[in-house]
Amino acid sequence: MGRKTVTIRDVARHAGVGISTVSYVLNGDEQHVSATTREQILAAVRELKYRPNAIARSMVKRKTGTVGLIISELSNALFVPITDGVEQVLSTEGYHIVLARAESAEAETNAIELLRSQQVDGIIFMSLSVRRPADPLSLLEAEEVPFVVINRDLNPGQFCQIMLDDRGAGRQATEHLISLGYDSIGTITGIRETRPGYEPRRSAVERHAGWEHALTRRGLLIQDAWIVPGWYTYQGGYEAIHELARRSALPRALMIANDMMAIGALRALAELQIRVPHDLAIATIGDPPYAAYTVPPLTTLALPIEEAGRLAARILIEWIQGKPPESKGPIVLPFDLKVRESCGARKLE
Amino acid sequence: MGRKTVTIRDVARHAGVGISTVSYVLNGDEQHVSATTREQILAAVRELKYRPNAIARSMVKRKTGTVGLIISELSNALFVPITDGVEQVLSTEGYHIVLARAESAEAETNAIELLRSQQVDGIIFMSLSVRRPADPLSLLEAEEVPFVVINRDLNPGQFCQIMLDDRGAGRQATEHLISLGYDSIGTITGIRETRPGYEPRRSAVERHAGWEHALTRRGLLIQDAWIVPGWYTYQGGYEAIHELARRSALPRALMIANDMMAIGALRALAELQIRVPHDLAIATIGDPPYAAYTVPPLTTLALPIEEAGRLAARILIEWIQGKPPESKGPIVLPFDLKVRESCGARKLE
DNA sequence: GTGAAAGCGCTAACAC
DNA sequence: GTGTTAGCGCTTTCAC
Repeated sequence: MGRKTVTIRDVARHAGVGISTVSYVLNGDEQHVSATTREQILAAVRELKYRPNAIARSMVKRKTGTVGLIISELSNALFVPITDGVEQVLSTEGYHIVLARAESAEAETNAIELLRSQQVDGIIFMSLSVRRPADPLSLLEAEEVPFVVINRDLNPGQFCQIMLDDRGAGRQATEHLISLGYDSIGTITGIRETRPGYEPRRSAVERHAGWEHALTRRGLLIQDAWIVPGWYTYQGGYEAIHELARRSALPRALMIANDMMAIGALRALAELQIRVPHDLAIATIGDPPYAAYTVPPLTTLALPIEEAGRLAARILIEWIQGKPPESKGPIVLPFDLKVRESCGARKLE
Repeated sequence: MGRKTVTIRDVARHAGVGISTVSYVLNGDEQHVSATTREQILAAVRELKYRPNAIARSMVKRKTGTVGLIISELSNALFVPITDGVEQVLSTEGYHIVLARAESAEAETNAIELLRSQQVDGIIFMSLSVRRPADPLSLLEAEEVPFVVINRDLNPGQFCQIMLDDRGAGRQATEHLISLGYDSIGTITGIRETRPGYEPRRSAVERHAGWEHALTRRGLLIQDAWIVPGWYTYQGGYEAIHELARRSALPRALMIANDMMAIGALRALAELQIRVPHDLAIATIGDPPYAAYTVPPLTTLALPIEEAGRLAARILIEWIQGKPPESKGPIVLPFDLKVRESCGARKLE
């Protein structure tokens, strides 16, 4: 890049000093160099428009100042906030993100190889909450590569991982509905089972378990007819409502396992002239920016996903700089309840 | 990374050959090496789990195989599709993306410096359509760094840039409404003027001009009371509707300059019991995945933004590999009309 | 066909 | 304080 690269050598010559002196100045070695020499060198740097070659530096320091970010799919709603969070702390610490997408397990192994040959200092895995072979991660661990995993279906404690409290979210959403006085609460579930094109998600299973748990704890009925799969998609949520309406009398409220399905559901409900929250109250999980602008606005549990990104980045940097995380217990982040209108306000008391 | 790195040297020793022979094999130099030697080397590679050091290679080849992607803000809706498109072609060509966020002009200059010192082979700029000083870009050009700019307010023909046909989009959206028989058409505009926290956007100005153009061409009235700013935000769209309702009799249709404002507008309209499209038809610009699931689903012009990303990446790679773009005329990408329900179907004929 | 050697631009001992 | 030098891991002439 650029016609003829100016090197540290040129600077040294131009300033009439040795090459290492320039290096000292460039690396901010305060005590080593006299003020006058430093000035001369800085002047030469400016004059020649010298730009240090980070690659050459990496070569000798055996650190690149880059971190790989492996993402299962860019179009996932979690991608932006995660990346945002990661970028926030990484950039302030002077690290760069090298992006890699890995939609399948093989692609992931591949991505890891590629990033490692790029000599990244560490890796952050941001997954959908699907299960994938742990072997590539074990390998990384064996070779002492710093890495942290966000939101993957793994054995707890196995690696340094950050989890979201999906079960708690399902429970909280449901309990919020219960606390408002609803006593018949159905659910639209995410991808809990295999189906062509869909890998089951830990989050879906967990959120569902949370729903179940909340109901049993309060002694409320768990009615099979009120459990409808929505496959975590807009269309799935839309169809789930129609299916539900076909099946039986509607419950009074619905815990919908993610926001996309909730959006789809809202449209179906409008078509069926079922009023929300009057006829059917809704609570969901996931808080995209537009959740406050649906009709009606969605009561939901916001995922602490940006925070997860920041946390992952912080842990990773410390690790890279020599402080591996002490405990491997998974860090579980709580969700945050946003009460809006879709749940209704009809408190019992 | 990894305890003791195995180098090409180790492989050579292990295979009992010279270091350069290994290099040949690794770089797929077919004719240079005999089949038997090749096999020996490959065996050694496998046995030692050798992983080439891309950094060292970059050092001598003076190419890193990385491309910088400078983004003004991650939370912008364009970020995901752009990055997706860019990543698609870059990864198949063996390039890596180094991500950089640059919210301000200074941050951008800074990001450029950082990426260059990381020796990226080229840079893609993905901006909101704001105006920013062109100096840093001129500098890049002067130093013959390959780069392409997507969606920025720049002089056409100045750099290699990909533009979206925002004026055409505004016009098309409006014309579609006209073709359906609506003869009074208002608009909610984006950020056309400076306001604390908002930089004016070329896209907003252009889309508005498109609206105006469509109306004048058909001899329809341009009524000031029907022009309301919505600042490109959900809340802005929401407030714009309330403002509009306050001002005067409503127009029969509305061209809303982006999808976020349309979502906000939809909610305000629901509150005011104004039925869409029956009382007020809506067409907008921007087609997020949920646009088909609002109530009613939005008629909109989809931005060809993923394609823009792909295109940018393709052009950049060619440039990096020695073929700079011949014409600097900006490449203007057309939008794609998606007819859904918010515009109504009341054709005149 | 294959190997030896000269760097790519930089840092970090180690001399002076 | 400052300069000399030996690599970091690799590619690439250029001999053999």
